[in-house]
Amino acid sequence: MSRKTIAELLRHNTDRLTRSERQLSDVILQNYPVSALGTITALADAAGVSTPTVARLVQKLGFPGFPGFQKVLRDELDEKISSPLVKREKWVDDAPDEHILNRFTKSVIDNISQSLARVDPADFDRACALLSDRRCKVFVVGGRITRTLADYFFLHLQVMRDKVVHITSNSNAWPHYLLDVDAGDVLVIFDIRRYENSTLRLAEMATERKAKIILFTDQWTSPVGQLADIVFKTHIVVPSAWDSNITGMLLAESVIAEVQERTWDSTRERMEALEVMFDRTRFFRKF
Amino acid sequence: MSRKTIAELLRHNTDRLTRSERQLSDVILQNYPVSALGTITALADAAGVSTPTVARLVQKLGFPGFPGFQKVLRDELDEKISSPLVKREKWVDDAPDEHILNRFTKSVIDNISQSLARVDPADFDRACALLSDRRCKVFVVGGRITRTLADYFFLHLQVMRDKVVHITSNSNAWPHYLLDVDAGDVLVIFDIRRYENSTLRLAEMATERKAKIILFTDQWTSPVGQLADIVFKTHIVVPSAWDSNITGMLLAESVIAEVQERTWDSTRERMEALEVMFDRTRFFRKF
DNA sequence: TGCAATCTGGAAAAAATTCTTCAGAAGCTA
DNA sequence: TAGCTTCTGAAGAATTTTTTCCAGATTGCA
Repeated sequence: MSRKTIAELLRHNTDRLTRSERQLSDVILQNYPVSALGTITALADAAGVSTPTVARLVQKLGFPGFPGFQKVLRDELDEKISSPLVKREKWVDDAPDEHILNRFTKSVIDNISQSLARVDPADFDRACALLSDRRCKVFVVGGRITRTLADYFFLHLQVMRDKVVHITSNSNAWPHYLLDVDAGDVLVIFDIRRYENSTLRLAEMATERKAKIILFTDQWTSPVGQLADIVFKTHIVVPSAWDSNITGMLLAESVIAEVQERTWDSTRERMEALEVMFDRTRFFRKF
Repeated sequence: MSRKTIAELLRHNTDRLTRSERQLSDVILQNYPVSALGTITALADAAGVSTPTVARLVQKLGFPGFPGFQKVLRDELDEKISSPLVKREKWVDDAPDEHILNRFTKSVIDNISQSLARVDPADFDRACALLSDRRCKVFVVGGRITRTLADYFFLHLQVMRDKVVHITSNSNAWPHYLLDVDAGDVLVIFDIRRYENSTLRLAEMATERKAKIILFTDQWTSPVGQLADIVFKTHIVVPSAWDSNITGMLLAESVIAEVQERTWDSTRERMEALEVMFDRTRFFRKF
């Protein structure tokens, strides 16, 4: 039955409509569908007709009432407005829907889409600007699991600029690193639940030394969030006993891409120098 | 005054919101703005909160009431979709399409979609079965960058089972690890371009010792692929000078989830024991 | 552990929206 | 122009939605 949009429905039934109904229909189509999403009164006024006219038109189109009509309109809008990629049901074709690969990927895409909706582009740009500023030092640190993300982030940043330090996981050694933290330096922290006490202490001490903190955390926000200048919150829930770090990695990679963009001149030089050294050590295969 | 969109308003005031208000805010942002265009009751239900909570949030944001809030939302929508309905490919609403976050995310989703389409579920299941078999030892190894993925994979696998070894990056030490490799053991290799010579050597020697190899590589396939029993190929191209490891991580996390499923009884015991130990050391915050 | 402050949702009151009725207006035909 | 049919909107009834109030639950702190 009604695979038709309401706009189509209106256009196809023009001849069945009375004069004032047509007038109304025109107004609806004019800036479709927003004008029909308010109250029936507002729509009637906008079209210069009475509310019963609106009610009658809606019934003529086959809807039980104005609210029902609006519901369909909203669903239509939802369909149109959301990215088709997210709506995709199956990822691995040969496997059933319930296969872990499909279920897992679905949650991950969901996490990505939810997390990205909550990133403030201004924050993102600010973070990238901080990390591109070669006058300040950058320290990177993670927790028990997130240290791998910190490591990943560090490895890339290290290619792009100098004065990058990866604070290794052994928290006994942290005070030594802190000695080098000056005002204006940047501390990048990855802290996803279970939040670690030592990470919080480190953040506190860094704050006292007037360092800026960029935090990658989960949607429930690590206590470090209180101290951080920029906070990226990611959704991490997947069908597993563990949390997913994929969205965190996505944000980290995006930051890396943008920092690279901003510092391209010097980054290119450094990458070329690196290539030469790799060539000499025959570390990689020529492929 | 309010030149800000409601989405921005919600994001910027996250810290001023209570738990259930935040939950509500998430739902609104999730498929913004459609979910908030219905009745206050429908929105409250969708978010799993009460209608007073919705009313309070709306007031907190500075609107006189829910209808007023919706009016602004509709105006915003109107602004955005003037005349020909534009398709939203945007992830971060307030940023232009060309913002790196949107471009990057688009490629990543693309990579995921392409890679997953090429995964054979049978291979996946076979890999998980191998890793769940507690009779054989598991060795995990990565390259210069992919060592972080290897580390991530190892950290999780280590919780689930014994006899898991992370072969650290220093390839001088690899022969020592190889001594322990017996026939039927499993070697998990992460090798993404630039493929490393030493990794290939390691794979060769492991093959000679009749170990099985599970390889995570990119779409162009590491030379290790020749020797591997199971190969996962991932797409890795993003708008950046570097490759993306996100799809690799997605596959790794999926494997972890499935292995956990298969070994749940023993995994649970190990996790509980781990909890007790963490409690004793007060490593984590009680939250 | 107990106290104070804050948060939350049920329920009812208040406000609004939607729907129905019906009388009058408009159009059409002979 | 008369008579018929169809259309339209004012007004009020019915319903739904929004808001307010309050008591219990939760949280944070000393």
